[in-house]
Amino acid sequence: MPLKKSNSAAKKPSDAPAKKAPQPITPVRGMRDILPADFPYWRKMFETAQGLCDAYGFDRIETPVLEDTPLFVRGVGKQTDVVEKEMYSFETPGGDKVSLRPENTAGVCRAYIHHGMLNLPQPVKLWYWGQMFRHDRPQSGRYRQFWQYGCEIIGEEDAVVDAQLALIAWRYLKDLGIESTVRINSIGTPECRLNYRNALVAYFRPKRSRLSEEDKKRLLKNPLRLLDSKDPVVAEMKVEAPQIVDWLDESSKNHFMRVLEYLDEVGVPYQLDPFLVRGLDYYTQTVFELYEATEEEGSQNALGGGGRYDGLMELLGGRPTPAAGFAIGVDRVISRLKASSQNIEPKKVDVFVAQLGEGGRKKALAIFEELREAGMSASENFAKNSIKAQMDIANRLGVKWTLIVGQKEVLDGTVIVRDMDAGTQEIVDARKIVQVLQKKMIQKEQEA
RNA sequence: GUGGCCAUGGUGUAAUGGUAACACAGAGGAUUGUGGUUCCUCUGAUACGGGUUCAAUUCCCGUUGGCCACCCCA
Repeated sequence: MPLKKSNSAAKKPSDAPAKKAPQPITPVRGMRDILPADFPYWRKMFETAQGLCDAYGFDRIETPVLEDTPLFVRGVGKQTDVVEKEMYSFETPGGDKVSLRPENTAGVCRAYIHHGMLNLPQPVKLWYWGQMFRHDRPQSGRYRQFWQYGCEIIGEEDAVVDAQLALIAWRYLKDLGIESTVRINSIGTPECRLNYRNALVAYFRPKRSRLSEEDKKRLLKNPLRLLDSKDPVVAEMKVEAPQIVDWLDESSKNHFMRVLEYLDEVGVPYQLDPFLVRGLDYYTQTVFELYEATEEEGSQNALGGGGRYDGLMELLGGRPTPAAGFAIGVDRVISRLKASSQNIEPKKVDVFVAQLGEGGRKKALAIFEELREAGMSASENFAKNSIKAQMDIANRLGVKWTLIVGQKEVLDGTVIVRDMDAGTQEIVDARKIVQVLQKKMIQKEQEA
């Protein structure tokens, strides 16, 4: 709060030395406040996630925001952009190297190993909701602190799990009113990928003179990423480029086919994307991303993504355990929700308790408690003295009834109940106020 | 990390090399017990630092932050 300068003096002391205002503190880059006006959206997002996860049999897990840096270096991959240049890493005063989590899958797997969840009936189905941190340049739909909702199924290798996860992610968006398409691909086993990588390099190398500097670097470091390039030259080359599907071994191919069959069965719209490769190293076999269905080609903002990560547990020092999962970008979905025409209204309160005079204030305080205990939510502004100001607030809140308790009512043991729409009011026995209001609410509901 | 655009009360806008304006929001009020209209009063701003100048909110540089795109991802 800024310091208020004193208003007591009517005349301004013009000779007072002009004080320099201290530099205002701004949020750290890429961080933002989530304000009350946004919370109806957040609430809906969370409650929908919770309902869905309950229905599909997932249990909630929450892992620390801060983890040992090697967890991500080993899990997500040393040479990924996320780890290489986007992590908030630092050394604690105690000398530990830690990082703010850039994603949650590695943390969940760490917890699975640490708590011996392999002793539980498999698969273990977990869901999470929390902040992630990436030191990326902020942009539309991108923050350095952002929220992800995600589900993981650990300890099952069957393709049905992959399909079900894509289904849940798609279902989630649908329940929120967003039609989406699943872009899906398979990157097979690490061996398939290595072979494919070689084939890709062999294909692009003769053409490398036509590539941009950026893409030349990719060819050397991470050839699969070339497929993401938006350079029209590359787009043209891509048409003839080898596709990973052709390099999958029999069992990977079979796995992928089954995933697609299951998706067909439940009617999830998907699009095969032979060039979809995801930026986190732990993925194997199925990978997918979700995009709004209306979005044109080339849209960068995936609303969510996921896939299978059969090798991750082992990388983190656990027993080899197949697993798959997805994450939804909560901030992005909310921004789509806001951009769409659907309005999510904040929950409204039906009753305002207005008071007048010290006696009225005390009684109003008591009545408010009575309403609350009866499970009715009410608003008030007990600190205000003028009834006019309180009516004004009641009006703006859009309440249906205002209770008025003044000196006279205290003496009579009554309360005025004012119907704000009709502008009528009646005097009610203060002891029956809860019943009267409940009755009125039922009436109002039946009318509507 | 790279590039483009930008920065005026809480919000949205205006203006000017020489006193920063308006609307909304906020506080108070219009014969001290009643809202949605009206009217009055008040609060409150040139992001920060430096430079040019008699004079900078205005021009220049830097910092910080924002928006957008690239990279990458959710």
